[in-house]
Amino acid sequence: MKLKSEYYLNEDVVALAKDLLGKVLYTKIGDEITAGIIVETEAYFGVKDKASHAYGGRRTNRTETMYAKGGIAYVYLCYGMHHLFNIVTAAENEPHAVLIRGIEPLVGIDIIEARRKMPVTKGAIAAGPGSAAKALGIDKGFNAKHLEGNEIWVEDHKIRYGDDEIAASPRVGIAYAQEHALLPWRFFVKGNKYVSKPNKG
DNA sequence: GAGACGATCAGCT
DNA sequence: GCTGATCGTCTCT
Repeated sequence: MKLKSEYYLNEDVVALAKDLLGKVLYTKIGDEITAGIIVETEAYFGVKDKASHAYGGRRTNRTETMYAKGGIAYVYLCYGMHHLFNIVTAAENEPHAVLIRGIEPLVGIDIIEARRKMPVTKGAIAAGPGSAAKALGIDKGFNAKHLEGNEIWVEDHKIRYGDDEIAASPRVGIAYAQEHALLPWRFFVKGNKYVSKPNKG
């Protein structure tokens, strides 16, 4: 059920980003357990990806988390108010990561609604990376936490989407990455309410 | 020590 | 469609 650590060591971060669709992301904060089905992701291809914080081998205090062995969380604050959650993948010193951009609420709906102050019937409750992280209560405190622990983990519920149910498109919000901005490394479930706005399928 | 800006969101028009 | 909110991180001095 819970994904094993080897799962995250896959060197093909683009394939992994697609494979993570349908997996279930859990968090446990105090006694509150919440979870959602991953319905939108983006791949960040380590040192060769201009959109990645680790492009060109940049190592800073912040990006150090991405250089660790796959299977931990990379969380950082964006625009001063949104926590973005990534899954670090591949071997140590290969700073690949998958950004979780949308989840479909599955467990602890009432808790999620309270955190987001809106009903689960609104897709915006967990569409987009900032919203998805907040729905699950993820903040900077989750940075570098192992995904095999008891605070945050991913399960395989045998949910499978066919290729005709999955769409690939360019990633969002990375125009500065020049030619890499057009790579189709964003994956999402077509027509799902909890997928963020741009190019909705 | 200061300045610029970002893997965004929600609310209003 | 437009725009304000809001602060950690990085770069340069």
